[in-house]
Amino acid sequence: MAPAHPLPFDPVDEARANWHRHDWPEPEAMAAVTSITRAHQILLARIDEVLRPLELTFARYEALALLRFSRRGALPLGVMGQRLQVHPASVTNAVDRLEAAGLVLRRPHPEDRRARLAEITDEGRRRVEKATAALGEIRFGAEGLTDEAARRITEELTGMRRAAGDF
Amino acid sequence: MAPAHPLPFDPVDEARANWHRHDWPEPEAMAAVTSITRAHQILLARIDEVLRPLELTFARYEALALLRFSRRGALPLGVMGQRLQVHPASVTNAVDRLEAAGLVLRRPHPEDRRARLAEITDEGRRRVEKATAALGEIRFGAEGLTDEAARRITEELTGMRRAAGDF
DNA sequence: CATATCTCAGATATACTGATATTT
DNA sequence: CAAATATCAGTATATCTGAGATAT
Repeated sequence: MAPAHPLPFDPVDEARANWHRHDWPEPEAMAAVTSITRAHQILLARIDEVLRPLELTFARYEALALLRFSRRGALPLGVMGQRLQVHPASVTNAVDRLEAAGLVLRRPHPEDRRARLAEITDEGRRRVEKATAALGEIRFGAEGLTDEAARRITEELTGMRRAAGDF
Repeated sequence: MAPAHPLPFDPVDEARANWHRHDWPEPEAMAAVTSITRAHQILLARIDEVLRPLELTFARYEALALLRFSRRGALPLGVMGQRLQVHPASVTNAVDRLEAAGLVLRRPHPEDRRARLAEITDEGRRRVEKATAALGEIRFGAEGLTDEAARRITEELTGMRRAAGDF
């Protein structure tokens, strides 16, 4: 995306001021949601830029990292969906693409023949390590956050996610 | 999306623990980015659910609210893209749909004949007020956040966005 | 028979690239 | 002629819905 000229003011703060002026409801929640939306957009753009040469998206990187950390290097697709909080059809799609790239394999589940396992390959392990190193160099896109600020954000959002039934 | 069963643990915290165990880089930044990603997903799902009966998405709601607050109820499309931080082609698309729904009109720019204005209609004003009331009732999806927590998050993310050149 | 797991087809939303017409 | 503005076609990604196949 063309960065264009940066604005001479913060659009989130501008929106919050407008919200107050018109007595619209919940200005703090609105500002937080808008901030999260924009931050997410910025982070994802930077992350995807780093991952593109590795032929990964953030969603696929997350899936690969999840498998990398699993005890057997393999998980049923349904479990992956739970952990990554994505729709079953999205898991199928992500695993399709990872499989096409040779980074995972589909295998039958040893106990439940309804289920299938996605298993990370050696190439998948190499790729996820490479991607992790690259993402570490840009602090996952959050170069403007200190560790302390990052921890505060994680804590607050963890409370929100818990209240939302995320876990 | 089928909510499935919530996990008995926090997947973000689990990921951070794995990160530490394997000495992977930037665990705090990683956890913050993952938290933001999941929070964004949760918020957007709730917001879109409320907006769906009004035939709006969050992106179009933001565009409509922006026009609603502008002095003349009209802005050049390029300015909208700057404020909303979206691609020019996305602005064209959003305005196309808002126009088809009768919520905005395209008008020639009085001074610059290259540009076009998007102007909010009376129906657009009614719709955005209705949507704002509905979103206020769910605190923009952030029912798990206090105003104080929301303000902290906004502040931290504002710092991040400033460092990223968002404004 | 009801439920669980995965897959697939079809639809939608968003975004980016690259090209084009018009105007400045 | 270069830059800015908006549009359009084509492509990609991710998502969801609804249906179906297979197995528990």
